[in-house]
Amino acid sequence: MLGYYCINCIMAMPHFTCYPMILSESDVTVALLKNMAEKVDLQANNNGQQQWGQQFPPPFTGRPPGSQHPEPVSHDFDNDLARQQTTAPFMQHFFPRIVPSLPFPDFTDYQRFNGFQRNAFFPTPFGPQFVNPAWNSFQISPAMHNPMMGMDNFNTPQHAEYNIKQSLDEKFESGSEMKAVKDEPMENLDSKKQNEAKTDHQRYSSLSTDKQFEQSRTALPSFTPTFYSVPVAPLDIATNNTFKPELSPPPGSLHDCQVCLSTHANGLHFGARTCAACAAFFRRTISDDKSYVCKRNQRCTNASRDGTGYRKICRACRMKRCVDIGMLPENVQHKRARRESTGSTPPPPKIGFDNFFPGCFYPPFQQNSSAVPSQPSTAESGRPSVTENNSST
DNA sequence: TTAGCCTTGAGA
DNA sequence: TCTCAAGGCTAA
Repeated sequence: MLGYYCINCIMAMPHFTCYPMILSESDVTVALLKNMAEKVDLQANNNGQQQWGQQFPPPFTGRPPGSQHPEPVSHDFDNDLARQQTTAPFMQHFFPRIVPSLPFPDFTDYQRFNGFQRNAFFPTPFGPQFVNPAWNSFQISPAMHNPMMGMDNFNTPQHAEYNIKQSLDEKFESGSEMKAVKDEPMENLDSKKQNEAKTDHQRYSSLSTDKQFEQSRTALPSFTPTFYSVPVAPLDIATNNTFKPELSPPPGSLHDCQVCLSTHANGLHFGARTCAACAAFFRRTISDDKSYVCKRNQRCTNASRDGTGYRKICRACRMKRCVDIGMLPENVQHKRARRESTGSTPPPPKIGFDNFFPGCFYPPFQQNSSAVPSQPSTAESGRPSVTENNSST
């Protein structure tokens, strides 16, 4: 099994996008990943042969040292630092779960070492979302990277062209990251452009499957890529926040809750525009002094990416997102007396955020002594001055 | 046990 | 009256 290595990328395993996945059972996949991780770990511990960087070993490419990748270098990644910075977390999304102690390398070095520029990971319409870290809007040609295309109509793309640049409205109102956007109709193009616009399937469907595969391997540079939208991980490297304001849904959209992105916000809650459910979640988390641990290393990116649950945000990341978008723990009030009671029970002290996540990804409160009432005044009024304390809203 | 919805209550 | 926060309730 491990004799299969992708000829187009570094994957030391067969996978959907570049090679047919021969065995698709999840345990087999896990075993492959573990095997790959062991090899990477082995090289990480072999300092004498570490060939680049101090942080990460050379990836296990499956090719002998010094061998050239069959594909020529065709893209200059060196001038696209910003793109690397915005996309590198994708790899962290995947790798830390395998080699948690190793940060992912600079992708330029990564590619330079390997001497190739092709994608490393691709998303598939049906598999794990492996993403090329170097491309914001990566390209994939099904015929190129999925030789199963054309076989028994398996994965034959009926949706030929995807438009990467979905607007936020489309993204958040479609509810699907893979929503297809039709390109200009073919009949509106001249013959040359028509040919260029042909999908891989249209070009090679008349060939035998072997020919298709061979063609797809040898004619890579001239392919018109098929675009898939990137499930962009909203992660800000500088702050390690998993939320970017520009990725929040526009106000008034159907899914403008800035936390879950899947529900209509019904107002400002604790300083941010959220739905009632997320507000209740935030309030319960603070008031009950709960803490959560993300099993994905705080890389849950979105609450409603797909229907598989893979990207469904966990409680830890949901809470982190609440804080990231500006929900204020200090706006969570003390527990009130139960409605049946007379209210004679004095309220417990207000819970501060430092008790919740001490020192974690949240700056110390800029408490305005004149705006934040002391506990006696809070107890007196039964409710602290939220509006004063939250002057930005 | 938790999430989400509903009701209640306080303040502007 | 409106907004927003807390508590109650209930289905999952």
